[in-house]
Amino acid sequence: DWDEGPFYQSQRLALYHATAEKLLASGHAYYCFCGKEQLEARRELAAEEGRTPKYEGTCRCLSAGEIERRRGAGESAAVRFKVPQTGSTIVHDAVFGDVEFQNTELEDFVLLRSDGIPTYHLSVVADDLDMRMTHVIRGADHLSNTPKQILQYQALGAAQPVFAHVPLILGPDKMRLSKRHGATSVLAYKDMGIVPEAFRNFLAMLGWTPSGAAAGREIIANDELISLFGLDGISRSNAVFDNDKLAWFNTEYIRAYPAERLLPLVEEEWRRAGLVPARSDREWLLSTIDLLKPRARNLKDFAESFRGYFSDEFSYDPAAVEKFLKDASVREMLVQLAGKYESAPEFTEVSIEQVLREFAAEKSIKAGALINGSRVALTGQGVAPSLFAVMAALGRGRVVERLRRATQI
RNA sequence: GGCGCUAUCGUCUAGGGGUUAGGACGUGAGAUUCUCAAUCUUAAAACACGGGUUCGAUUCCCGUUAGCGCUACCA
Repeated sequence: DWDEGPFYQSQRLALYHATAEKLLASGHAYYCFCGKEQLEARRELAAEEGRTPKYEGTCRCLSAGEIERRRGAGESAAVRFKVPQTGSTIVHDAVFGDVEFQNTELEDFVLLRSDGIPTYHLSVVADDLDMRMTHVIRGADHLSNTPKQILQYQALGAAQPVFAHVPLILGPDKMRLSKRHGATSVLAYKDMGIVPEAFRNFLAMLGWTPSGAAAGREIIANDELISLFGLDGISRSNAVFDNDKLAWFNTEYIRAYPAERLLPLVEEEWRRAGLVPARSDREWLLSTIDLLKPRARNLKDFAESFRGYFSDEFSYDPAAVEKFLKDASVREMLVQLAGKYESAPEFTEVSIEQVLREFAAEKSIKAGALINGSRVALTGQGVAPSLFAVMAALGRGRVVERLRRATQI
């Protein structure tokens, strides 16, 4: 969770300019008048000649007089960091250990663009220093950029934060996770019917393993996750995002959640699907959710395949109809069964079963055929909890009405 | 191209100089019968390759290969 912000770079320009000014004053940065086209042309040429395309330091040694004259003439200039031409910079990373970069591999990178907007390299350092960050934890794609930031800390005479780079998450094709694979935003997973806590648990297990007493456990919810999580358990290799495993975590959380906790999440799905429950009493909603949740894989199930439990507007799964309601005589018997239920003295889970089994015996038909047929007629689905519990949840009125329609499905 | 990182079942991972290389997801088979997307049982499935070091490497070292990342007046 976060406790402040968001902050906008556009409102913190003074800070970046002041930081750049400091670097300029101490000789760790300089003005660069090279134009964009000029730089691109030089880069292209270098590539053609097989040289490393790197800024050549054209403006590195301009005289103070020339700088003043050109700036005075209104020539636009960027500010570049003056990277030492010898030695190396070591990143002490909490995950990757010490990683050494030769300074000659780095170019004099831009801190401030000619329009006065800072680049990322300057703004992270200025912000982290200003906000007194103790730890910088981010994707491993930034490991190679870290020496550029360390150089700035050193030039500014500031203490470095702890750096920790975490492995990247890859798509199924082992390429970096991108829009192409579906979703890169956590909100997208919420929209997909994933319980937030399940998603967090899944994500935490990607590239990190708990140690100690929790070693080997996979289902670890929020609070415990927070207390257990640490930099030491983080792995250094990238991980492939496995949708199947996420679905499994989601299933586990939905099943383990009490109905009270599930209800608001389910109601949100209903709102999105435009479903208004046929009954609004909380007790009934909770008990029906409890009935259904062992078979739920996703929050969307409550608005989709479980639709018939909550609304009278539901559709029949063609495959289920084909499998269990193909026989016209079974349909006819369901209509007759509706009559039995209508006139039965009571309508409890026990009596419901009794009526059905007696009716099956009377007709010399297997109870299973009626049970399976009823399930489809009542819920539209071939998969459901125990039929008699379903009937009790639906209530006598709906059961009778839906069974009567069996011949018209 | 240069630099950096990584390498255990299909996937997430545990392990670590001598192990039947463990678990989870997924997959296959069986059981159950009131459906299965439930439950139970069960099976298949991995140390990238080549050199060292060592009595002994999957584990330590080097190299190769592969993958990923960085290499912008993007973040």
